[in-house]
Amino acid sequence: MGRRPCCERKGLKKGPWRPEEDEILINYINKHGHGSWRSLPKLAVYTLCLNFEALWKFLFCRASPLQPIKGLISTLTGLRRCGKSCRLRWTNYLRPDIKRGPFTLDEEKLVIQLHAILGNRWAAIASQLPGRTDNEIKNLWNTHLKKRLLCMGVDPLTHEPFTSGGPTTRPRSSPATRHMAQWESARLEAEARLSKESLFFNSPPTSVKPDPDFFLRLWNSEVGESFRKLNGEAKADCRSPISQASSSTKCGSVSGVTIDVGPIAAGSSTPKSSRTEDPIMFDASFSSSSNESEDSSDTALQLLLDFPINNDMSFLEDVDTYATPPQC
DNA sequence: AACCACTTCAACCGCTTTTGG
DNA sequence: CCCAAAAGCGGTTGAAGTGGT
Repeated sequence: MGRRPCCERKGLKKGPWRPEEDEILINYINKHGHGSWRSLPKLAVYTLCLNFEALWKFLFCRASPLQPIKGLISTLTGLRRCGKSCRLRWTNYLRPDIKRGPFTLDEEKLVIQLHAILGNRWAAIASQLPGRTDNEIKNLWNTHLKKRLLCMGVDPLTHEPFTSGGPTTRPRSSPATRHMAQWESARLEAEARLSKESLFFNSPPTSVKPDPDFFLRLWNSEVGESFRKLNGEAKADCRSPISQASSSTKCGSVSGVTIDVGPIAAGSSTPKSSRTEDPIMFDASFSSSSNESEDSSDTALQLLLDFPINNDMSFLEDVDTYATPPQC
């Protein structure tokens, strides 16, 4: 059973968007939102016609000359794009909340750190960088960060230094450290999902208050459930993220100890994660107060991001040094 | 000025996941 | 529960821009 292609209609336009097309799309979405991307192009053209007719009627108090040829106009003008193309254009370029311009140093660091945790899950990474799109981050990674890491002798896949023979093989990790990585992966995904939901309900992002029960709710949610199933082996060490966070002697809080974290188990909290099996390595100097880490997801994320990842990221400070990488 | 190689990034493609009848 | 359609996602492509010779 083959899938029907997205653009089944012949003659749909491809390639770069023209400003007029952008305008039509923006006007339509601002007015109506996007209910169905597939039907949007037709509706956008129709709305354009209706607007013109309404304006004509308002100005001249009679039916617009467009009326008899509305169908023809619709096929000749406006948004002859497939819904998929519209969605992509909107989410990657036209959305008003998109932050344009070069990435800051902090953003680049964050991308590298999140990539170490999440792998090539660009959408999940993008959810932690307000105003940045997954496409943008993916491009940043492929064009800049990956090369910079390579030039530093760091494997962009494993985030570990190359050995003399090339990329290092993944070290085996303890159940406890795997558990941490899996949990963080699941948590970040859930956080991304929650932030999406909060956006959907129009709550301003800044108004999202840290929720003290965040971990508890998450642990009791389907994410936590699937996570527990997959991690029976680690049960003895870590009972829940709460207990993990509240008891500094259990599994995570190792002060000054290098923890190497193996691959995120295939199929952790979501089936999709089986696609990405990037290893993680934390050089964890993880001595902060564990009570703080359960206070809020933001704090927890900060804690996670405060881990100095194995590779020294100081190279990012001196961008010029690596703008023209030696021998790369 | 012309050519070539390289880089960047918007857009497309195809696969997976989610949703709804 | 099943299936088809829609949405979402990551990988890849190719046009445009830039720099070097």
